[in-house]
Amino acid sequence: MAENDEKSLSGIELFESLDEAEIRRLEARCRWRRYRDGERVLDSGSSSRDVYFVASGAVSIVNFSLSGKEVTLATAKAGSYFGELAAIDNQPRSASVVSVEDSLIAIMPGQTFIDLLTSHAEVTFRVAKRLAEIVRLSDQRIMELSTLAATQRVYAELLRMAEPDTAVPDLWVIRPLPPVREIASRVSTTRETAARAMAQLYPTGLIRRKGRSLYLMDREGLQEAINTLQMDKAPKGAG
Amino acid sequence: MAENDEKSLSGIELFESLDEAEIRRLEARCRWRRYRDGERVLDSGSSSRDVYFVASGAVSIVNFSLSGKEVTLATAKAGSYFGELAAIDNQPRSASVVSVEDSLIAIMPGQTFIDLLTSHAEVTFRVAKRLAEIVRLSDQRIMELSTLAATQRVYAELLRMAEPDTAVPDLWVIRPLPPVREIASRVSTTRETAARAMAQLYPTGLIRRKGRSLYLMDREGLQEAINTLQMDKAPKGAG
DNA sequence: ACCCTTCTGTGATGGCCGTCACTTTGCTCC
DNA sequence: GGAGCAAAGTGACGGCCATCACAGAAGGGT
Repeated sequence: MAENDEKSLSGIELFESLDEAEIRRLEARCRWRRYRDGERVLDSGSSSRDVYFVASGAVSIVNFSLSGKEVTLATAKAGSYFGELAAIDNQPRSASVVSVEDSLIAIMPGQTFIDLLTSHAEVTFRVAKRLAEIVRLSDQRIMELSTLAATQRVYAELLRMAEPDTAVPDLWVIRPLPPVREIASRVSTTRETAARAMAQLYPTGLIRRKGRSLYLMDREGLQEAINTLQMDKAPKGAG
Repeated sequence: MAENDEKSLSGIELFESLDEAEIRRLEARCRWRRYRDGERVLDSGSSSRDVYFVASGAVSIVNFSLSGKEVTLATAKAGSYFGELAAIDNQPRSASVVSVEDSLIAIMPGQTFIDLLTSHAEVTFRVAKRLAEIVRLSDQRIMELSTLAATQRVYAELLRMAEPDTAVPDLWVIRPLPPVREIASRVSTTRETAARAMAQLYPTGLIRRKGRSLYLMDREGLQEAINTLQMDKAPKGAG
C-alpha cells in the first residue's frame, strides 16, 4: 500500500523495478501538489503532457457531455498514475480529472517520463501492460452499456467495488460506500435509477447495509440476477 | 497501402522502422492463413497468445452478449494488427475476431512478438502509442453511449466512416457503404433504428445515396444535428 | 442542540427505441 | 430475365428509464 503522506515515489507500483537512487532522481524532477476533495486536477482538451502519480488519496477520471452530464471513466488510487496518454501520443488530454479525496500528487514533466521509458525498457513494458488492462476494462464497459439494462449495470458495479471482508471470510463488502450519485456516474445512469435498483435489492437479502458499509451476502446470486434479467432477450443462437 | 496479396510483412505499419533483413526474419517465424469473408479468426476467451497481422483484407473485432447480440468494438484493415493484448498481459482473448473480407493474415507466436519488443524499443513504443489510441477511441465510444441517443450515434458513425472524395474536393463519401446492420452494430443499436435514422436524414439533404456510395453533402450540418438533438437536455452548468 | 447543506428515497409522466411482423428492394445465379 | 434470398424500409406496440418534483434523513460545523 502507498498510504504514506510523504513526498515520495516509493509507493508507486510502476517504479517497483527501479532502485532507490533512480527513484530519488525522479522525485527531484517532479512538482508536488496537494488537491482537496473535489478539486479539479486536469481539464479535458488542455495541452500539457505531464504525467501524474498519486502518492496518497484518490482521483476520478471523468468526462462531461456538452450539456454537463458527468461520466466517470475510471478512478486512480494511491500508488497508481494517470495522464500518460498525452505524454505517449502527444495529443490533448482526453478526459478531466477530479480529486475525490484530499490527495498528494507528483507531477512529472512529459519529457522526463519519455526519457524514463527510453532508458528503462521494463518500465515501458509495465506501461504497455497497464494500457492493455485499460483497454480490456473499456471494452467490458462498452459491452455492458450495449447489452445490459441500467439496473443490471448497477448490480455489476456493486460486484466490482466489493472487496473481501478483512474479518469474515466469504463475506464481501463495499467500504466506504460512495454516494449513489457516484455509482450512477460509473455505469452511466441517473442517481434515481441507481437508488431504485438498490432499493429493489435489499428485500432479496442479496445485499445488506450497515452504516457506511454495504455487504454482499451472495455474490453468485447477484451475478445470477444480472444474467437472468438481461436486456436483449431474443436468443438468436450465437455461434 | 498494404494491398498486396503476397505473404509479406513489408506493408505492416508497425514494422516501418525495421530493416529488410529483420522483416524477413519475422516472416519466417509466422504462420500464414487465408480467411474467407465471414470466417471466424479468433474466439473470445481462448488462451492463445499469437499476434495477427493483416496483410490484405479486413477483420472486425466483435463481442457477443450472453444472448448472442453482436457488438462491434473495432475493425482492423490491411497494414494493421490485432491480438497484441493477450501477448502483452498474458490473459485470455478479450474479444472475438471475424474476417469481413477475404483476408490474408500472418500469425506470429506471442513469444516472437515479445522478443521483438525486447530487442527493439522503438517497436514497443509504437505499440504503446497504438494502445493509447485505442484507449482514446474506447473512451469516446463510452461517452457516446452514455450521452447520445441512438439516432445521434448513427450520425456520428457516418461522420467517422466518411473519407474525402478522390475527385471532388470538400465532398466526403462512404464507399462502399457497409450493410446497415454493420453500422448498427458499431454504435450498439438495432438495424431498424439505424435504418430509420438514415431515412430521416435523406430528406434534409445532408446525405445522399448513389448505389454503393453514401455522400455527406454537409458534414458540419450533420455534426450540428448531433449536437442539437442531444439526449440529456438539462443544462446543469458544467464548470 | 440547532441550522444548512448534501444525500437519499419514491411517485408521476412521457418519450425513445427494442421488438415483432410484414412488405419492398436489390443482387446473384441459373 | 425470372427465381430466390438477403438486405432494407416501415408500421405498431410496449417497457424501460430520464426527467421533474418533493419529502425525509444524515452529517458537520458553531
